[in-house]
Amino acid sequence: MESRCENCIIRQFNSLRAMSKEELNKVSDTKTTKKIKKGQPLFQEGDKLNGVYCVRNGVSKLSKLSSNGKDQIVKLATKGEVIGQRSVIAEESTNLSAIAINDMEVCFIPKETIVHTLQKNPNFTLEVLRHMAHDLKEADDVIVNISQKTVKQRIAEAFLYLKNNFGEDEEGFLALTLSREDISNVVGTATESAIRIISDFKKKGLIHTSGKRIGIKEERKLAELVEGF
Amino acid sequence: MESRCENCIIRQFNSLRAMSKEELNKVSDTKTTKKIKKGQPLFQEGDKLNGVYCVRNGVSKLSKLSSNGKDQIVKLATKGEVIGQRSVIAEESTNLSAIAINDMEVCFIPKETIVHTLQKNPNFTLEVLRHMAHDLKEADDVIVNISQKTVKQRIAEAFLYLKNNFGEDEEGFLALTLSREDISNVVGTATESAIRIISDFKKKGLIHTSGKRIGIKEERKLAELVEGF
DNA sequence: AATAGGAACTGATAAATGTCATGTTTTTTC
DNA sequence: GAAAAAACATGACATTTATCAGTTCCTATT
Repeated sequence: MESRCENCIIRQFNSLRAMSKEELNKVSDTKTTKKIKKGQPLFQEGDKLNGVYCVRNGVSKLSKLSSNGKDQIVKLATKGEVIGQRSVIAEESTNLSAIAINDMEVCFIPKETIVHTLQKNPNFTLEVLRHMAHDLKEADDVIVNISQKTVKQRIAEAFLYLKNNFGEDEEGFLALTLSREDISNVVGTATESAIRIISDFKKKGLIHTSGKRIGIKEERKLAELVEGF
Repeated sequence: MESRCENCIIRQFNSLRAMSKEELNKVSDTKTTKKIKKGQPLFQEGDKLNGVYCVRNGVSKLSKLSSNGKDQIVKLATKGEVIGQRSVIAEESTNLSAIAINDMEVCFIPKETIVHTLQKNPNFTLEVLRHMAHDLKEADDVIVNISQKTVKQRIAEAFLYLKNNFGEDEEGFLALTLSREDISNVVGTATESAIRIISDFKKKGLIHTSGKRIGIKEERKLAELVEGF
């Protein structure tokens, strides 16, 4: 059988920790665990979500496709984060697609369980609200960055973000390896532009690469670049 | 004396409608009404907010200053909207400045009143949560727009947005008149670029202008332009 | 180990956008 | 209502970024 939510360490990182024992029990009883292979979608833009996904392992990109065929990645969700809350709460179909960047393990929690708790447990609701407030702030920051920083600055910033949020492996490469295309979709630029700038960073000794993997060599200088030096 | 919240029509448009009679009474007793002159700030980026502002009249721009000295407008808040919720809920200093675009009348509601209700009244919390979910979706859309549409498309879209959200005056001009600089700060471009495109739209008969006022002549064509024709 | 297919990369060029300089209207203020 | 100050407008040019067209390099099969 599946492990029980009560014992799941993941929930310590998300709003589920504000649930009562009984509520958590109900989640446990109604949840299903899924494995998603790299490249597979959890859901697609426009889908009606019947619940939320709690990430146990792996990373998902939340992105939106535009008419010109390019994807904009709006957020990377990792272990401990809950995906799909926004749509479930607003009772709208989702505005984003969620696709696994590497193999994932997620718990699917049906809408009813969440909605019921939202109506009964103000602590839980407040906790979810706090998370959403945080996401909104981050979204505002992304807007300002995209509109006021150059592609070079945004890529430098993305690397620092990846280091701070996902860490490095034993060999000193960023633990989360994104394809060049995904990198360009995070910063909102053409793939070729991203590649050119990555080459440039390498030439200047700011980073080193091995295949698609990227390692940060001069964190200080990258940070200065982001600030506009 | 001031009018009482119970009788305020404005609250029908925002989360305050989910408050109980007693809660609303308390808001009424603790609120203060302020008039803000055009161009004056409600608060500045980095301020610690002691409460939220409920807009009774006028429009405020929520913007963030970047190191290069340019402002990015993230949201326009008008009658019925509550400003500053995010910071109060997350208990952080605000990441945005709020500046009056025209003369405003706002009610200031102290933090304690809001926080207390958030902890006691799940309906209110849920209502606020729904609003925030909506804002988050809009922010995601802005991110995608800014990164994937041309400046021309974004300006066309901004005009349609202004018409849909603020309407037109008797003479057929957009009811909310923004300076060219504010327009450029909404779409995230240089003021000169915005001006050039506005001239271009005028030349093509899509809009007409009188001083800084702008009127939409060919809504259909503007909408097509946004979609990329 | 050969190979097929997708990423990653590079160059040349075009298009979009920003910057600076300067002149012209509006709007505000006295 | 004239003077001063903003805001608006336009030209010339620089810079950034996108696009297209290839080539090379990985990497995952068989």
